[in-house]
Parts: sequence; structure tokens; C-alpha cells
Amino acid sequence: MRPTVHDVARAAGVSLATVDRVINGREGVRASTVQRVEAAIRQLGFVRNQAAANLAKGRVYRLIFIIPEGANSFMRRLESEAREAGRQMAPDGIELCVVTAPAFDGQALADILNRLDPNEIGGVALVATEAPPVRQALARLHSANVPVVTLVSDAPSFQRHRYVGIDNVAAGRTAASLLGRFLRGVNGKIALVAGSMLVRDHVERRMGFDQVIRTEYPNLEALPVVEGRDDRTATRRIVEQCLDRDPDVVGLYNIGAGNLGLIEALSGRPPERRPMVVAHELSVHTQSALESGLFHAIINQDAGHEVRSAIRTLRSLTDQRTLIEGQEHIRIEIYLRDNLP
Amino acid sequence: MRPTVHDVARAAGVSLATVDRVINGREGVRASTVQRVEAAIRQLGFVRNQAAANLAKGRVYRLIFIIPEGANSFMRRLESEAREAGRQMAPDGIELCVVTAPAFDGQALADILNRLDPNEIGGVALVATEAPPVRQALARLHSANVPVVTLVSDAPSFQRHRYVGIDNVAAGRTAASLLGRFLRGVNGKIALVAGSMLVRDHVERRMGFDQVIRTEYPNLEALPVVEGRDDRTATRRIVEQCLDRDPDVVGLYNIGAGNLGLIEALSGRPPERRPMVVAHELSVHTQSALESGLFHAIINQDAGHEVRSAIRTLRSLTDQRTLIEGQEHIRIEIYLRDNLP
DNA sequence: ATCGTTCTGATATACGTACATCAGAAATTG
DNA sequence: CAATTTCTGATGTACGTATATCAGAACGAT
Repeated sequence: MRPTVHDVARAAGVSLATVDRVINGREGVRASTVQRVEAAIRQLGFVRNQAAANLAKGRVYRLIFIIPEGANSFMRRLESEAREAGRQMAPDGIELCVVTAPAFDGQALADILNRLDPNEIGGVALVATEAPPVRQALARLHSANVPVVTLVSDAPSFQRHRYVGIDNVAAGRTAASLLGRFLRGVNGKIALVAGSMLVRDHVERRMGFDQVIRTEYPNLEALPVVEGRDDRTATRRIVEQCLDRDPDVVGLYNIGAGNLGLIEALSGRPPERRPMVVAHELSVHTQSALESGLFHAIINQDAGHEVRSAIRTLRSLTDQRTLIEGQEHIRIEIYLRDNLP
Repeated sequence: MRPTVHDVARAAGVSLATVDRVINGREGVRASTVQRVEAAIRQLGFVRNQAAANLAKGRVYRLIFIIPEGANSFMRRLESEAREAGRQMAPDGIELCVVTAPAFDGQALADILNRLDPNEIGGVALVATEAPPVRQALARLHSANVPVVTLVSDAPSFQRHRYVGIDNVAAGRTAASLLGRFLRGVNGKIALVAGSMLVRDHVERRMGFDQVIRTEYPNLEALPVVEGRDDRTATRRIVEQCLDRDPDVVGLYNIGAGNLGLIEALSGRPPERRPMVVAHELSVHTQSALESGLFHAIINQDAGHEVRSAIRTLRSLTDQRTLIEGQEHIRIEIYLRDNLP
């Protein structure tokens, strides 16, 4: 049986109340006594039983998840995973509140953050837009000691405790390596489609992609990015234009969302005139595009994993428990037709 | 606040004791009363607070992990992850006991299983060798209602509650697709190296690999498997022989362990005479082989994830709680130099 | 109607921790 | 040395559930 506060009290020769004061950092204990208690804790290897503590406190971890609105299927996935996780975690005293915010709208996001009462909440996870009001709102939460994690996309200026998401530069490099390897011995151009180059994760992916293509695949040339605003019809149109205009396009990297439009554009072309395609985010659509050979690889980040990792991170921040680092690392997943889940 | 047993008792118009009898399936309650209580539970949406229940029961989940001995670095990784998880989970009332068994020795494994007292343990996770005594030992545990999960490799004849590991046929297919794509337009042979074709996961990977190469890459021909018994020097020797003998070898798939020997064999050859290489399991060695360009892709399963998934699965089997399926799926991870963790 | 069963209620204790109260001991001050 | 102030101990209650005991109620059978 693991040692309890009672054991600590006995070992230190003090009362339960004193042990409690020491453990919870309350004042009114002489320094020398504190030392005796701490020595006993170390010696016995006492670790607080968090479940019992939560029970006694009647604690609920009230966590807020803020996710962009709109048709972006990854964000919708993230939202539904968050709601699902909220349901699953309720018995463990986690109350998860999922909120949506207008996409790409820094002020709206900041308003939501500023309306949060630091005393009422146990943590915030958000997909952050990079804008001054957001930075300020995050700074406010930070100074009020509210645990905060950013999801999916990060910025160095954000005051947050942790970023939960993939390394987007590495993701771009990975896309380039896949296309480069798949197009071994082929000369030609690669079309790049993004949602918007105003979004940091897209910029970073682009950067990583260029690095690798330029230094390692001289047979390939990356064309300037065309923007589809993560929108189906817009993406379809620009992809069609791009492929029609330039017959040398042998590869395509879709940096953002809008995969539905991309699939439509590709299906409309004869198989021999389709490029090698790498896109992001697994969904029913991209998955069947992989299976049918329209897409050749998909780079994915696991939305469910991100949500659960964010929850664990926020919880451990309020509990001051240490995390299992390996469990919280979000992988850059590569899917071919053969290793689909 | 979530409803408690007290609320249920009040709503059903019965006492706390009766609610307890119903919830824990104890006898001594008239059928009509049981129905009233169950109705109240449904109506209030009562869910037992597992933390409080464990506290009251003083329950410890005593779990046994059985992992093969030997130099196989994936198994060592699995072992250390299990021990680490055991340390981390101890505060949550999980007592994890990690045991090693002689590799490829069905009888020894069965002996360990048969020595386990079903009343003393809360679950077993094991890397199972396929052999009759093992089957029987698993059947015994099964009939004693001990939760059991198999790790890494599965067999249809095993009586277990769940398999925690990757789909090895799909892993083989994935390896073939990678080599096929990377060797676009190249004619030649592919060397296959396995630990032993007596091990089921190796056989399955081989099967998946052949399926894809034969049907989709007529330019490539898979050579017969050579066995390196997951051993460093043996693997080195057979790889060297194989590459020297056959200059047409343009690709190599290492199905099992023994990556150190493979790396040595490859380093000893001039760069232009090295094949395209896909291997299994990420480690410091395979990782640096990827980075230096000796290996071109690695297929991995996350040992830490497998261990934690096994623990969650065993726990939920004794608690009768439902799992989050998405969290328990073990991915076939593909690593290139660019998406290393 | 009486007896013996079978249910049910009331009540208490326990798990490990948090937190509050109050009395008394020890240290510090004048 | 007395008067404070600061520290410590003893004790009780609470969280939500499990479990045990015992008395009494409702029930079935005779």
C-alpha cells in the first residue's frame, strides 16, 4: 500500500493538520518543522492521491476549447472530438465547454478570451489567430495564472504553456520528400495550393516544402502558391486553371483544406494527365481519394489525440503533475492507401 | 453537480443500501424494486464515480505484462515503456508488474501464465508466441474471467479480449508501396530479410508485401526471404552475401529486427551500390540511418502507445467502462528523415 | 393467524485528502 | 516574567462510494 498523509504525520512526528499545511503550502508552520515534514515525504516516497484530493475538494476542471467556425473539415473534426472527449471525461470531473469563434478574426477571438473569468475556469485550449488583440488577451490569462495551450498552429509571441500540434515546417518538408521520391527521375513543376498565406501554419509548411525541393530535387520546381481560401469551389477553379495552363505540372501539394474542390478538379481530368498529389488531413473524402489513386499520400495530425493531449496538459498544469512527454508529442502521420486506419 | 447514489435513492424512493445492491448486482432485491431503481438511474443519468469507488474499495489494478527476453530492441523498448508507465500510473491505483519470458519459447511462456492466480490479478498483457501450451494457458485465464490482451502479434486461436498492435499484413503492404513508389521506373530485385518465418507477424508482413509488389510493381521482383534471427552479426552476414551475389538488388525490406547488422552491411558498400531500404521500428540507430540516407523509410509502431493502450483496455475491462476506440488504434507509422519525432 | 422467509431501511465505518475550528504549547516581544 | 504572537495538535466534517450489520417490514406458506 502506498504511504498516506497519516504515515507522513507519524514519520515526521507531527499532526495531520501540520502535514496538510505543509503539503498545500499554507502558512503557519515553522521552517524547521516544514523541513521535517518534507524529509518524511521524501523518505516515504509519499505522493498525493489525486483522486481522493479531487473528491474531497469537489473539484471540477472547467476547460474551455475555442475552435474556428466554418467548413474546414479538420476544424469540424477537432470540434466533434472535443465534444466527444468532454462526454467521456465527465465522470472524471472534467467539464469541457466547446466554443466556436469566427475564423481568421483576431478581434472576435480576443473578445471571447477577454470575457472569460480567470477564477471560473481551469484552463483554455484554442486555435489561435495571430493578431495583437489575441496576444494581449493571452497575456491577460497568463498573468492570471490560467493554463493555456495553443492548438494546431502556434506563434512565438503567444504567451501559452504549451503548443499542442505538429511541427508545420517539418510537415512541409515531409510533403516535399514524398513528392520528390515519388517523382524520381521526372522533370517538371509542382503546384502549391494553400488556404491563405496569412495563416501561419500554411506559411510554415510552404517554407519546409521549398527547403527540401530546392536543395534536393533539382528536377522539380515549386510554382508560386495559389490561394483557395480553404474553399471548395475556389480551390476547384484555381486547380483547374493551374493544371490547364501549365502542362509541365507533375506534382501538387495542397497545403491547406479545400480537398473536396481539389478532388473534383482532379476527377475531371484523364488519368494520364493527373499529377502526383500530396494533401493534408485524413477525412472520408481524402481517404477515398487515396484509395482510388487520385491522391498518393496524405499527411495527417490526429485530432482526437490533440484534444486529449490538450486536456491532459491543462489538467497536469493545475495539478502540477508531470506529463509523459512521449504521449503528448503530436505526430506528423503519413498515410498511403495501405496503412489507412 | 452530477447525481450521486443518494439522489438515485431519493428518486427511486428506496434506501441507499438498496441502490447499492442494485448497482453492484448483489442479490436480495425484489425484481420490481430493481426496476424502480434502474429507472431512476436512467432518468437521472447517474454514472458511478469510479475514483470514489476505487477509493472506497481500496482497489489496486494489478496488471501483469509479459515481454520476450533478448536483444530485440523493440521488445526492450516495450519493456522500458511498460516500467515507465507503471511508475506513472502508480498514483492511480495501478500496480504494474513487468515480467520477461524466453523468446520463441511457448512452453516457458505457458508456464508463467499457468502460475498466475486469477484471483490475485486484474489483467494480463503479453507478447504471445503461437503454441498449443500458450493457447491452453490463455483459455484457462479466459474461463477464469481474467482480462487478457495480446501485444504486437496476434493469432486467431488465442482467447483474448483484444489485440493491441498493428495490422502486420497492412504494414507489409505499406513497405511494398513505399519501395514501389521510391523505385519508380527502376527494374530490379528486392531483398527480404526477416528474423524468423516462424513468427506470425513476420509471415504476415511478408504476405502483405508480396501482394502489393506482385500486383502493382511488375518492374520489381521480391527475392526469397533470408532469415537473420533478429541477430546483429547474422543479419550483417546474410545481407552482405545477398547484395554481393546479386547486383540487381535495388531495394531491401527488413521485416524484423537486426537493424544494427543491416546498417553495418550497408555502410560497408559504396553509396551507388546501396539499395533503397525500408525497415521496421524506430530507434536511435535506425533514426540515424534515416538521417544519413542509409535507410529511406521506417515503419514504426509506438511502443509507449501500445503499453498505455493495453493498460487502459485492461482497466476498462474490469470496470466495464467503454473505451474511446480512436485512442486505442495502433497506427502503422511511416517515418522519413523529415518527420522524425 | 402464525411462522419462517425474503426483502428493505437505517445506520455506521472506511477509503485518502481537504479544510475549518479551537485549545494549548512554544516562541517572541516588551 | 508577563503578555503577546506564532505555531501546532486534536478533532470533526465533507467528498461519493463500498460494505457490513441488524432490525423491522412485507411476503409466502402452512
